[in-house]
Amino acid sequence: MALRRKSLSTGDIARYCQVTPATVVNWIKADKLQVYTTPGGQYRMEVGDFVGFLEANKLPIPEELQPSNERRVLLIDNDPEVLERATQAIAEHLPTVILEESDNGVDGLLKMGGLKPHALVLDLNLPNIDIAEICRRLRASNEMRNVFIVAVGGADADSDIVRKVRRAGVDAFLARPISYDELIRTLSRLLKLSVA
Amino acid sequence: MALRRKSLSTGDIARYCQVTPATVVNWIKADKLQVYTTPGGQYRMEVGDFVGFLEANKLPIPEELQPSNERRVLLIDNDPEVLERATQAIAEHLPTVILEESDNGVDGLLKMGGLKPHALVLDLNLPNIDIAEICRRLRASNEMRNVFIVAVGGADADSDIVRKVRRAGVDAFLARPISYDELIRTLSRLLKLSVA
DNA sequence: ATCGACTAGGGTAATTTGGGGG
DNA sequence: TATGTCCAAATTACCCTAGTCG
Repeated sequence: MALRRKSLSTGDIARYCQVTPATVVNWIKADKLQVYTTPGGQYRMEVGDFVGFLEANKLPIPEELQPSNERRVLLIDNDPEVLERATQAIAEHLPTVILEESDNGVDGLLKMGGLKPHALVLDLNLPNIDIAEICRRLRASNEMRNVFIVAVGGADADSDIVRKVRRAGVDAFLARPISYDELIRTLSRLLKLSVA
Repeated sequence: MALRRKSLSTGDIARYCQVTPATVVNWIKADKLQVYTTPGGQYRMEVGDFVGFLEANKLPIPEELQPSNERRVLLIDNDPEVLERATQAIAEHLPTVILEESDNGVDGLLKMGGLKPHALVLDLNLPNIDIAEICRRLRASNEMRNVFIVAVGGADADSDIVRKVRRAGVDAFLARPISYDELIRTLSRLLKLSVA
């Protein structure tokens, strides 16, 4: 998955630049790279500074560091196994996606406000919260109305909740048990990303 | 934020520095971090000391630890008149406050994630949402746990909802009908602002 | 000869994992 | 009960120096 972390080690930089870590250290000592050091003496560099360095030296910028290519996805599901397996599948097949996850509705909405995701994968069986209400409010919100909503669950396609969220304008449904292949295909289609 | 929180645990420091808690403990044992110990054996560090440490080591200082006079407040209430009058009162008496408002829970949580307010004024009678659940989740969230919560409503001080949110750690209660003077006094006290 | 990048090693830092007590 | 913290041991990643190559 693309950068959870906001700072890079020499090893990270070396991989991006396709040189050895020792070479990166040489650049640092030659003052070509501006880094800071941890209390333990390890070099760290902010992603933004690194991108600036790449631009200044006209080096190619890796795809996952280009903010324009970034796709943010929020995953809200009650089941920790679903979160784990979906995270793994996305990291493997959609490496440029920045993923956040949440196991409940309240925290999910909080994260949503901060992340402003391009796509939302939403468990229809979340307790203590009105899913259809969430979908309606999202579609009514100026900032969030364009988010792609993928609804998960709804064993019965004719159930009340499925009818309600369908009316609210959900973009895709996934049946349980989840096919992670199908999740990947759905996200790549909605986000216009190619599958790795 | 650093308004309410005056001391940091190893986990907090680890998050700020983007390392694991165990690494922070190593720094402490190597005398690179000056902390004190609670009677229960937990490490604690004052925010000010931590910022000093970051500066001394030329480490990047997280946004939310930068001293600032800015105060952000989110107002969630069902009643448009309450929103309007509270907005007016705050604009008049607490002019430095950045205010956002919402008339429902879902949208309020979305705004909350984006605004990351210092204080939240929350209607206890919001429909379609579990207020006590919100309070609990906020207190359980790393990013939001320090927000001041002012609960509005709860005509009956012994009602179920009031007991629940009190247990979740609400900072103040306001009775209905709202006294806007009292709202201003409460906010100015919590946010350490003087009333204009 | 100089410079920039790689290799190899020894020592250190950071992460991971699992267990225990508040 | 659930969460966050502390500790210890094992693993991985990193820094440094010295030496090699082109």
